[in-house]
Amino acid sequence: MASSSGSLDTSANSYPKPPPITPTSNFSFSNPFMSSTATVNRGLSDRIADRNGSGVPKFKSIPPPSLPISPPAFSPSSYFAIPPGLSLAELLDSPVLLSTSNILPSPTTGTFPAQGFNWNSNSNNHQQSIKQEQKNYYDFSFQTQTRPPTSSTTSFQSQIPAENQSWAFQEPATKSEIASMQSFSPEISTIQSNSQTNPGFQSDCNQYNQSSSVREQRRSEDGYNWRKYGQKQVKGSENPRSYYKCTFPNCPTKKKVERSIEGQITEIVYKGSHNHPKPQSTRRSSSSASSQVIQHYNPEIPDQSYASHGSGQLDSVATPENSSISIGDDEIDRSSQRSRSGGDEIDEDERDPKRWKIEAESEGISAPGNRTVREPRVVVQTTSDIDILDDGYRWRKYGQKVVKGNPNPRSYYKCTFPGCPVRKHVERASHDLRAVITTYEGKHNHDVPAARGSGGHSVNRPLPNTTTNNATAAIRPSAMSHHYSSTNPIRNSRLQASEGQAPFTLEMLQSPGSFGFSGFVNSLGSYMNQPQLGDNLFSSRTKEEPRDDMFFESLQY
DNA sequence: CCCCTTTGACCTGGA
DNA sequence: TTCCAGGTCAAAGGG
Repeated sequence: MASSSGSLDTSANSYPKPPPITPTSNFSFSNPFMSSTATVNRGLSDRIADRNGSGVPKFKSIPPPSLPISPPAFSPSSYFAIPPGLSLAELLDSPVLLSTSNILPSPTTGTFPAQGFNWNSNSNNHQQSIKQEQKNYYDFSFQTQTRPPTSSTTSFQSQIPAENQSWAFQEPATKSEIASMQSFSPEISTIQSNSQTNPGFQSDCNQYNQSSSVREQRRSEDGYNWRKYGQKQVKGSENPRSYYKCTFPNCPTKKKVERSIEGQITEIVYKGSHNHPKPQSTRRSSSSASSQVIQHYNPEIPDQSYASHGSGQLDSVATPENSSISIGDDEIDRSSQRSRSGGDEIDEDERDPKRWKIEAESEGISAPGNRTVREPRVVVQTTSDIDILDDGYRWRKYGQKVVKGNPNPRSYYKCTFPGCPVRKHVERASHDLRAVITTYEGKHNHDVPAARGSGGHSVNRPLPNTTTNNATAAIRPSAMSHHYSSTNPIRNSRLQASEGQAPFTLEMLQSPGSFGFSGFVNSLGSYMNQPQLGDNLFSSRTKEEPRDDMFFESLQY
């Protein structure tokens, strides 16, 4: 840890290991992101508030690429809140992440659906891939719902992070299914790592069995094995950033994970693509760090940057094809960070990790989509405005806009719960469509709504809390950082609690700059690129806690 | 004994 | 050219 930031005194100890899931925390589990845990320390929230300066939530505060997970890229709250029924898949599907129309590769894995996805493929292909992926997601999601969480932690199961669920989903009999699921994963994977707590999920999936339990443990939610090679306090962020390398021989993939003091993953950024299939252990290990549910999305990087979001739970299989490519985790991180830092557009810029982005580009990592597919696609939104997004909360879309620096539209959502001030916006990274940046603002002042139809899977959802960390969310791959901005300090505490659960933020997208944010956003449906409205418009409002409706109107939505 | 995490120092690159 | 921040290395320690 660089002493530099010394701010986190405790950081090292605390965050590295996700807090064990405690029964009490179930809730929290469910909402990895923020919610639950009461135990959470308020400190974060306060800190966050401090950062933000006054605690004013800023959507962008966390640059997506933020993934911002930092506080979570996804709003912790939302993710945590994920209703039991929601699966990661759903999350992914969530308007934010996936619009029905658009399927993006999972941010984390960057992989597309089962069929090998050729990142390089042209846009058309890309779209197809996306579609497939979407299917996968759907399937995935469905499964999740139907299947009971297998996680070892029975008590938690319901709450089990999406990842777990995801995994559970993966149980699908056919490999193809699995693959598809995995493909998702990058993001998910990241997420999973967080949620990893459940060992059991992957068991079926292993292509490569790593016999040693040890290794399994190493496995992160994304299903890959990672070795931590560094940790550092990043300027402007309270959250320490951990650096991981894929342990597979010669695999260049790296990821950066930011965790809140509490241990929640706020942002995950992937860099590079795996040049090997995802090892599948019999069980998913909870990896060391992540055991919790967090799910941020991180998009990783350039390539992939995805930010995982909350529950993601899908792992991706990382086949090379799918493999996650990594995505620009950095972005995610950055995004998150950025988001934290600040705000608005800046976040985006900030997030991008300089290097990662650069590297990614230079490396030519094929980000799924990212570079190749840059043009924002118009997506016909099929989903209803009010829908349960990944996080399990219900959201009403109240606006959409194209923000500076990213051709992809950013959808704006507001929690439909009466009196709940939480808002979030989702967008795909410009560079990497796979990466989605989700920024949460405010904490949920209510529990996660019962899942629709689902039986109860609880996906890991970020806690609904309000905390918003703008930053994090990123999981931006570039993650995606989520940006959470929370307005309520008090609630923030929850976020913290769910360390394990990192919020997934869709933010995956991380660096705004580098990756585009937009990604999943498209899915939402918005989908039409609207002419950019003044950026200012948005930002200013966010800072002020804009009135959604008004904002929305202004957007011409 | 092995593996992983921690952590301070060093390196790299952008401003 | 210098400063600063991020990223990486690698020794030390723990499980």
